[in-house]
Amino acid sequence: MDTEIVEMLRGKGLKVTPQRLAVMKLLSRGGHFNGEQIYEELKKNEPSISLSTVYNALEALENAGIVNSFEANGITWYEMATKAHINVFCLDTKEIIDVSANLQDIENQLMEKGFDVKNVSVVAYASCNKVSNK
Amino acid sequence: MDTEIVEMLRGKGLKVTPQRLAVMKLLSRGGHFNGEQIYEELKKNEPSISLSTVYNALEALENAGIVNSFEANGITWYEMATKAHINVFCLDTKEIIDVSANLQDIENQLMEKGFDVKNVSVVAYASCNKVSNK
DNA sequence: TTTTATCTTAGAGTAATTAAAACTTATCAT
DNA sequence: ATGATAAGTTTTAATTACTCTAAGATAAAA
Repeated sequence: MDTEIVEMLRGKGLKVTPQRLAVMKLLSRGGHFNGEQIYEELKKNEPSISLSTVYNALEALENAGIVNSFEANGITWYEMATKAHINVFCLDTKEIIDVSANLQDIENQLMEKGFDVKNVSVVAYASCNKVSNK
Repeated sequence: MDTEIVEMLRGKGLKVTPQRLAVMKLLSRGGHFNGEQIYEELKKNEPSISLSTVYNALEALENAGIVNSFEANGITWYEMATKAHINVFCLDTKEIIDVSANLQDIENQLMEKGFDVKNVSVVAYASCNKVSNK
């Protein structure tokens, strides 16, 4: 239901717009999307949406702590802000795979050093070894 | 002395060019540089160098495992490939600060899952709390 | 010292993102 | 419900950070 998302946005003091709802619904499906992918996907239902709006919405959602972003392969990727994990960029398939890991020590170490940590991004570049590379 | 660098490049099967030497000497000073910064710095001594050459040299050096790169704040940063560490992007000063940390578990976990890991990038976005933000 | 594969250069080209300006809308207080 | 207003959206243009190409130059092997 949309109600949850609506309340989530309201709770963070964000205006609830159809565009933001659509971004949230897409990201809620799970996985990783870049700006262009989100734009292309949302255009299917709402052809008038613009790429700027997508980026604006993502920025607002990220600032509110609902969405998380990281950079890999020269692109910014967005995902729902859930539990911290490793994002593995597969050099064979160019897919991003979530790998769970305990990253709490990292954040703790930084806090101990006096940093006020907003986001920790762990990106690994690797071959998944499941593809035949001739 | 340049001899060390020359031998390092030769050992990796790379041609030794004045441009690559210059990139290596700059990165050897320590710290993090982006393509434009390296270009601007090298131009001081060799005005004919081009930005493409900088990126080409960095790519060759990275492929050889001599140089490491990571992305932060929409920019690719280059550093000498030394011990794995956390790169903290300070949201106040926009500087990148190295923070040592044990990242071996991360790489091990990925290896156990069958990944052939080429590079692990840990980037934290944080305030250093040493700057007065009015 | 000639050969040749590789590198460098200059400049054009591209992809991803950001900015500006004008218009539209979600929310709140009537 | 209504109207004000702050915030969000759209379109278009601009910017940033690379990336590519083609032609000339050069490091290193023979």
